[in-house]
Amino acid sequence: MSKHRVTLKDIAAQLGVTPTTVSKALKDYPDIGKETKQKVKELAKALNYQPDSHALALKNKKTNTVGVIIPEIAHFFFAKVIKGMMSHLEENGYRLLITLSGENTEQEIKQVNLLFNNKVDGLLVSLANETQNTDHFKQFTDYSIPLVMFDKVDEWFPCKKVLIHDKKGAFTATNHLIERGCKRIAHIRGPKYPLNAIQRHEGYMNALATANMDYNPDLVKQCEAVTFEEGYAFTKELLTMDQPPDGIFAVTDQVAVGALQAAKDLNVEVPEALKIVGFSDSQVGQIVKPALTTIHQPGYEIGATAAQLLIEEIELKSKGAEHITESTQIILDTYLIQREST
Amino acid sequence: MSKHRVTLKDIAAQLGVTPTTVSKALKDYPDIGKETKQKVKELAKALNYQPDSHALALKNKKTNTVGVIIPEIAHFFFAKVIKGMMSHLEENGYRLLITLSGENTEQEIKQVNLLFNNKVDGLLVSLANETQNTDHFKQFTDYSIPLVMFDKVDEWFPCKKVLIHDKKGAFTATNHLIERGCKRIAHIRGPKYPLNAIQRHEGYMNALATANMDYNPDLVKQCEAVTFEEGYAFTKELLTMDQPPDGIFAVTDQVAVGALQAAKDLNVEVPEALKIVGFSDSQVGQIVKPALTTIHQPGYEIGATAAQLLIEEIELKSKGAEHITESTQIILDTYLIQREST
DNA sequence: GCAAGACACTTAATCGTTTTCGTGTTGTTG
DNA sequence: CAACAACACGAAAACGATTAAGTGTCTTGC
Repeated sequence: MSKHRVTLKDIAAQLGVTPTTVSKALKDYPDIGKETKQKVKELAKALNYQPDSHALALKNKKTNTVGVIIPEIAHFFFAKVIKGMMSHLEENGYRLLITLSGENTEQEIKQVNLLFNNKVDGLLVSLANETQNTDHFKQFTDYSIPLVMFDKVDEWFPCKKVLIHDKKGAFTATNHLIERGCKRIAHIRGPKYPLNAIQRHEGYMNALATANMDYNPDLVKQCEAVTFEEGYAFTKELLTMDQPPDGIFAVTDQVAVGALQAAKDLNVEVPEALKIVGFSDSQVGQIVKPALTTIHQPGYEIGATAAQLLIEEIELKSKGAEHITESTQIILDTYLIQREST
Repeated sequence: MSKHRVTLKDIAAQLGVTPTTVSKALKDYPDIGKETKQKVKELAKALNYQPDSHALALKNKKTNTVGVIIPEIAHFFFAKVIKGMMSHLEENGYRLLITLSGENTEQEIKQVNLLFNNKVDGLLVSLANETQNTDHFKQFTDYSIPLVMFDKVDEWFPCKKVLIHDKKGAFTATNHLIERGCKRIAHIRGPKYPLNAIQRHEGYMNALATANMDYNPDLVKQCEAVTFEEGYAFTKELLTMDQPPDGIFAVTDQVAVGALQAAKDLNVEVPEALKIVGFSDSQVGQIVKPALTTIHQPGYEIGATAAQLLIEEIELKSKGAEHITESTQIILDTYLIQREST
């Protein structure tokens, strides 16, 4: 019973012309008569004709789809990134195919292949924490399909990148603790490999060094999964040391909120006895009591910028410019949001 | 410089046969010789041949893509739903094209058309709060493309639906407040139209009625945007009434957390002087102090179930079964999670 | 020794669209 | 009135894959 989609053929048949004519009429070719164009356009509108996107993809080798791989979607930050991308892509007539790596390299590889096979016009990626080797992305550069990395990137991969200045943000956060009078500052860091965990750790160290404070490895804890629970557990550990810290810089707000909770449970007053700074400016930080001081990480802008760079590359490439990938890094600003936890 | 994708033609040329033979060999047609099959398969593997998904879509009228429209992605609940869908879809070889309505009907219409035009094999929808008229989804039933609604559905639309029992959940929540000794229970409800806001309100009323308590319209506030801020503002209003409520059932956790904050700012002790129940079991509820009592809404399962129903319909349809849409409703269970706020 | 089958492949049409290269009809010009 | 534009449209190939319907060649049976 179901109708079938209206094609050029259908319009052509009803008008007694050929599909060629219809196609040309709709695209305002100069060799189609005024009247015919009129009639074709009217009928096309009336039948709500829409060209078949897969036929177009096949013919034009252009899908108007870009893929994105993110580690996780149930994170406020990535949700914001996606929104930023979508708004920018939609404006330019692109669809977004979202896939998840689940912080898992194997899954990441699967998704890269899927998107490659799906002939996306470009790819946006934030690497899984686990990922060390980025060879699976080489197929994109091999086939000169534009690729932009954001947030968690591989420094050495030849493509454009959109980042925040993690080191600087971490420096600001740690320095804020120092300015607020902290003398023993702990850092609950992210996993070993992702660049941003490394750089936040470095920012932490730099701030200490700049203030002539000693770096004490015992005050640095390393998360695996970067969760509330880890923040909670590490903070309990830290606070039951002989000389507990009076400040904690946590790698994310999730972890910081875990720290906050641990402090509460141990009756350590925040911010009096312990000051805590998070990173990311996720929603929880505003809601939690005391409200969390944090570093604002502009998710929406990161997404929008990455999408913009990607589209530029795509359009440049389709204009036939011999595609030379410059490995530009765009670094977006972060800033401190001071709340009650410091 | 960029390579081009390997096609059947390429393989055929290298082996001195026709594309037809290659295609058949790869699909183990009986009329291709054993040796040829061997050679074809080996070369295909070596060249990492992948069939062009758009060519397939064109030929088979099957895209292996399903679309989803959700109001918002930066909500924990919807993020969970998406994850549930993805896991189920991926297992069955489908891709998921995610679009956002932003709780805006106009945008919703745009996305429906986009997905229709993109020839998705099926559609998953949660309606925008604003949406009253669902005619824009008729094109899917007209062309017998499977459609499943979830969470925010149109009762009357002829399709399968995956829901929670909002009325029952709200009843449980309100009843819990009654059992905990509340005598004046307020409700901060959702907007006017979405079914779940209506039903939660009804559940609230039913619980009151069952307990022989009066329904007092002054104790019911209606959100527009369903935000923390609204929860905060309405609760301030409620608590400064001559006879303030001693219990609040909020339509979502976001709103409930706003209520919690308002109570704190007015020095109203929770749960002693005011008990609060939310709805959804979002992350914030666990983190906030006092931790929020709430109704668990199984996002992941909703997504997974909706995806499963959709796939069943798609496969049934492609098996040629004359597609008769039964408007089944699948209702998933909710349950109360009691925490410190009651 | 010759028809009938089995075997192993190829031809051609198809999906919906685009685009190059015709082709037939007008109208203008010398 | 022959020659030639200008005009308005059609035929055909192409994108990559699938599949029904051929087409040769070699066995086999009687």
